[in-house]
Amino acid sequence: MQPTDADTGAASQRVATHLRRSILDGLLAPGQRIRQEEVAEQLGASRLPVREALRMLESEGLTELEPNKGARVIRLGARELDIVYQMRERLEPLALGESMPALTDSEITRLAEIEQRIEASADVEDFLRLDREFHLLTYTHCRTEPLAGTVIRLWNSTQHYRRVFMGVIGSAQRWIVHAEHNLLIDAVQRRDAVDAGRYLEGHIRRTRVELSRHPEIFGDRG
Amino acid sequence: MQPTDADTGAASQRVATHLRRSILDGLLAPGQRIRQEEVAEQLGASRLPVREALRMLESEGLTELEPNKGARVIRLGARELDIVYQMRERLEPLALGESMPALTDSEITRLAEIEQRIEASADVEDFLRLDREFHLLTYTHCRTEPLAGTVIRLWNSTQHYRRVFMGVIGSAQRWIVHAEHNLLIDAVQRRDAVDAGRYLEGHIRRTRVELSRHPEIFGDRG
DNA sequence: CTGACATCAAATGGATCCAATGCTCAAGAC
DNA sequence: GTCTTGAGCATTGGATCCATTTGATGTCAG
Repeated sequence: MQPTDADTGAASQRVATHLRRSILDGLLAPGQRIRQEEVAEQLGASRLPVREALRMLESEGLTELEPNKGARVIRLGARELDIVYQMRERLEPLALGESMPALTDSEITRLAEIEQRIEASADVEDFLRLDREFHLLTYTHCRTEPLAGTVIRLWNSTQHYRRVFMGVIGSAQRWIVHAEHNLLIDAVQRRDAVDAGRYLEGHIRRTRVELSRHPEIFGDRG
Repeated sequence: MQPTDADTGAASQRVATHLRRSILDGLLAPGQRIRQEEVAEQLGASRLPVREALRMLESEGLTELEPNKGARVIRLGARELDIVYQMRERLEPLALGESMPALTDSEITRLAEIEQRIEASADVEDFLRLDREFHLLTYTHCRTEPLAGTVIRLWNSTQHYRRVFMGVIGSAQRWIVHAEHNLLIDAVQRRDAVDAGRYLEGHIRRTRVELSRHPEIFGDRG
């Protein structure tokens, strides 16, 4: 129909893409209700593809649906956020180990490029986008869907809290992230899965501990 | 409408429940196509709730949907199955640690009862049902959805391969499972999270290694 | 006899209309 | 004055009908 942004041409895909962007970009806050009719009208589609899109996003860890009560943007409590990070500590080294042997030299070069850009920018949105790109690139060749899909879900559901967190701490201890990233890149270059996994786990764990020191990122409800 | 088996009364829930049972009970083989119209007619519903149900089951790791190509029962390759078990090794001790402090004495008693029944039966279907009940009971009080949901997904997507595997090995080394379960129960009774986690991880890991020795469980396609 | 293209059937995706459920607000009783 | 109850409305869930896409079969050319 509108070949303006042809995902697959499917309406439900278009709607899903739009909502996904809106949530990840922070335009929709956690817990915010998503009315089917509203979205449908806004995107010039029927309510049906919106319903399907909301289910897709639920699979991706971006929304939560309650029967007869509608959809909301995923919202995590402090305990849940902590657990999600513990899950990441245990799963992402596994994903990295799966992906690393297949990483090409050009991909590793790109990894270093992304890190350069992370260090060059002080903007929160830049950091969020580039940091996500950085880590997901290292998992690119992890082709086992259950693992890759779970990692994506964990990133998706915590995106908002990373944004708030980065805004809170500012660029104070940003150098730690850079150091961790560079150590990770080095280990990847050396194809040392053990080292890389350890740095990655430490990177996630340190972030988790920092997060736990900032309960204010949950706004009103702890 | 039909209050015969009122899940929530919602048609999509009814369809989802039916398909879930069919898949977990092994009536539908992995990779088998699920035609919307067929299921709709069979359950006396429209195709729409079937579509929604298929999406729900996708969230639960039971089906896979490809746009314009329909739905299939989830199918894992040998590599994927191995990875799923590695994920379980890392996540289930975490879930157990979350749940264990809240486990009541009566629940632990029930745990021992289930193990008794596992040891008393030689039937594969009994084992599958009871073993699932056993482990999921230990995770009952893990209320953080991302973790609990992921664990369920991992169990769901591997159910079929556990069935085939149990059929293949027979009751030869069944005593190992019993020993592991009893050690786990003991650790839980002592509220020793470290011990319990270690036994659990070992239990899953040993199963994974055994599985890797039986590539024939994948039937035609490795 | 083989391969490629066209046509047709079947299954999925989408839109509109209708039903049922949940929420809100106001009115009445204790 | 506050709690409860009922009616009205907003929103989600479901059914039927139509469009689009895919896969297969058959035919024609080489």
